[in-house]
Amino acid sequence: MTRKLDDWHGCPIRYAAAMIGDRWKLVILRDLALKEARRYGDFAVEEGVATNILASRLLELESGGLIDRTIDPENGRPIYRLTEKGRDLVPALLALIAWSYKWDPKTEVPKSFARDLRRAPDKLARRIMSGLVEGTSA
Amino acid sequence: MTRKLDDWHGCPIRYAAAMIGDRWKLVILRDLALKEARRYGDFAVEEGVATNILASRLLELESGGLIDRTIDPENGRPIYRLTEKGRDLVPALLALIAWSYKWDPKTEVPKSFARDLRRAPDKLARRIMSGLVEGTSA
DNA sequence: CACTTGCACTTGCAAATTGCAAGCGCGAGG
DNA sequence: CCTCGCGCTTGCAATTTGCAAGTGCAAGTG
Repeated sequence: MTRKLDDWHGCPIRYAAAMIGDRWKLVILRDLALKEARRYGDFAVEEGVATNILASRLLELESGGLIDRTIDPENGRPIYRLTEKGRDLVPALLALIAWSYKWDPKTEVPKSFARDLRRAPDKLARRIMSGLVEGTSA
Repeated sequence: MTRKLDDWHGCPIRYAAAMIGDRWKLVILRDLALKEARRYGDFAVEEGVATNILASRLLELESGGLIDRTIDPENGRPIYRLTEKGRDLVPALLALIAWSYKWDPKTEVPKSFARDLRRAPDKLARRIMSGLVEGTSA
C-alpha cells in the first residue's frame, strides 16, 4: 500500500501485516473462506466497499498469491477463489473469530459455531479448508 | 480509521478488522506480545513508523481496550502493556506466524520456534500469555 | 439486428489519511 | 540554570480513500 511493502518479508508478523493488514482484505478473505463469495459483487456487501478499493484489494491479494482470478467459461465473467496459500489462513481467521466471540459484546457468532471452535478448532479448520478446494463449492 | 467503525461490531471478522486490521497495529501488538516493548520508542523500530501515526495507533489500541497506558512512577514516562483482551490475541498472532513461516520464502522464524508452534501451539500460547501478566516482565 | 440489462470494473475529483521533518514540554542529569 | 533524551504534537505535501458517474462487454429481448 505504501512504498516498499516488498521489503516486508522476514519478520512473520510484518509479512502477515503486509499481506492482510487491512480491514478490506480481511473482510474479502472472510467472504471467500466462509461465505462462498466468488464474484466481484459478492465481496464486503454488508460493509459497503467502494468499488475502486475493492478492485485494488483484489489485485493486491492476487499478486500476493492469496487468491486466484479465473474466467468462468459459462459466461465470461471472473471467478475469484482462494489459493492454497489463501486457504491456509483459515486457522488464523478462526483464531480471530474466537477472539471476537469472546470480546465483542455484540458478537453474532452462533453458539454452536463457537462451541465447535472451542472444542476442536483444527478439525473445524480442516473441514472448512477442504470444502474450499476446487469444485467442492455450492 | 474511517467513519463509523463503531458499527463494525457483530461479524467477528469485521470486528477484528476494525480492531487490528492495520499493519501498524499488528506490528505494535507483535512488539508488545513478543518483543517486550513497553515504551513509545520501542515500537515498530525496524519498520520505521512515523511518530504521529504511532501515537494515533496507540490511542486507537487503547480505546479499543487492547492496551493500557500507565505512567511509570520511577520517571514519569508512559508504559504500554497488553490488557487481557490484548493478550488474548496471542493465539491469532501465532497462527499468523505459522502461516508466514510456511509462505514467506524469506522468513526469519527460527526453526525451533516453528517446531514448538507446530507441535503444541496452545502450550506455547499459554506460556507467552502468562509471561505477559503484570510484573512478570524483564 | 438494434436495444436494454447486469456485471465488472475504471475514472474523476474532493476529502481524509499518511509520511516526513521540525518543534515543544517535561523530568533527570550535570 | 542549562542541556539532553524521550514522548509526543504540529505543519504541510504526497498518497490513499470514498463517492458518484461512466465504460465495456456478454447475454437476453423483440
